[in-house]
Amino acid sequence: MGALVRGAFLVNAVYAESAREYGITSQQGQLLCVLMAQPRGMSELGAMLGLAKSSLTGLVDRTERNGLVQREPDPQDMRAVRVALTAEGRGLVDEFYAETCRRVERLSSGLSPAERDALGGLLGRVVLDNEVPAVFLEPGEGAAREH
Amino acid sequence: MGALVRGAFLVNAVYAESAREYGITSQQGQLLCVLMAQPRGMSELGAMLGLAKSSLTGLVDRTERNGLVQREPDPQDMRAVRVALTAEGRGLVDEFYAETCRRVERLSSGLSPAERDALGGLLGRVVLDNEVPAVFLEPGEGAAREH
DNA sequence: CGGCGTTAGTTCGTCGCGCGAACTAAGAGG
DNA sequence: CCTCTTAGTTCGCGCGACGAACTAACGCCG
Repeated sequence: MGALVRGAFLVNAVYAESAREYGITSQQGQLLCVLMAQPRGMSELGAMLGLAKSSLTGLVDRTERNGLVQREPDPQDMRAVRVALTAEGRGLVDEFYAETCRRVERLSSGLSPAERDALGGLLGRVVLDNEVPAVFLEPGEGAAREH
Repeated sequence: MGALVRGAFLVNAVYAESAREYGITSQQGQLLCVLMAQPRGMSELGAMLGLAKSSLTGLVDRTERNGLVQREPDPQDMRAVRVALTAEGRGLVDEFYAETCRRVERLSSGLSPAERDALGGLLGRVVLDNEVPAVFLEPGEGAAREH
C-alpha cells in the first residue's frame, strides 16, 4: 500500500520538477500533452483534465500568455474555440514529454528489464481496471499500451 | 512508462478525493499524516514535506484554524514551536488514513494476492532506489522527493 | 559579560490554481 | 419566433507555494 502511495508522490515530484525546468507548471504540462495529438475545445479539455470550465479559461489564458497555445475560432460553431499548440508550444512539449519519460524511466533503472515489464504490466492493469470514471490522459495518451 | 505516470495520477486522485470528503485538502492531509507519529517543529516539517518555511506557516495556520493541529511552545527553545495534532485532528487523521489506505488497496482489487505482492515489491524497490534526497512521509512512512 | 552571526518562525506581496455563480452569445428545436 | 441548451468568459473567493524582509531567541567566541 505505502509503496503505491509513495510511488505516486515520487513520480509526481519528477513530473513537477521536469515541468518547472521547462518553465511551465505541471498543469500547463498536462494541457500541452493533451494537445499533442490534436486541438481541442474548452469543454472537451475540461472533461479530459477533470476541471471546471472556469478553471480551464484561466489555465488556457496563462498558457496562451506564455505563447505555448492559441485559441482559434471553430469554423463549425461560432461560440466554440479550438485550443491548439503554437509552434513554440509544439517544440516545448515534444522536449518536455521526452525528457519526462526519460526521467520516469530512470526511476526504475534499478530493475531488470523483465522486472520493469512486470511492473508495467501490473500497473497497466490497475490503471485499466480503474479507468471507469474519468479517463485522464497523461503525457502520452496514445503511448498507453506498450512501447 | 505511461503506466507509471497514469498510476501516479490515479493514486493522487484517490488521495485527493478522500481528503476532500474529510473536509481537508491533500496538503493538510499530508501534514496530519506526518504528525501522526509525533509533534514536529516547523523547520522539520518544511524539510519533510519539501516546502519553504513561509509555505509551512500558511499551511499550519489554515489547519490550525480548522482545529486539527495546534502550535505548542518548545520548552527547550523559546523561538521554536511544536506542531501537534489536537484530539479532533487525531480522530480525523486516524479515519482519513485508514480510509485512504482502503481506497488505494481497492485500486488493485483486480490483481491476485501474488500479483499484488509482486507489485508492492517492485514499487518498493523503485521508491527505495530513489529515496536519495528528502524523505517526505506519506500516510505511512517515507517517500522521496527532489531538491 | 557583551557582541554577533545563526536559526526558528512570521509577515508581506505575488503568482498559479480550482471552484461556483452569474453572465453573454451562438446553436437547436419546437 | 421564442425558448432551451451549450460554449466560454468573468468575478470573487480561498488554498497553496515562493522569496525577501523582518523579529526574536540561541549560542558562541573573545
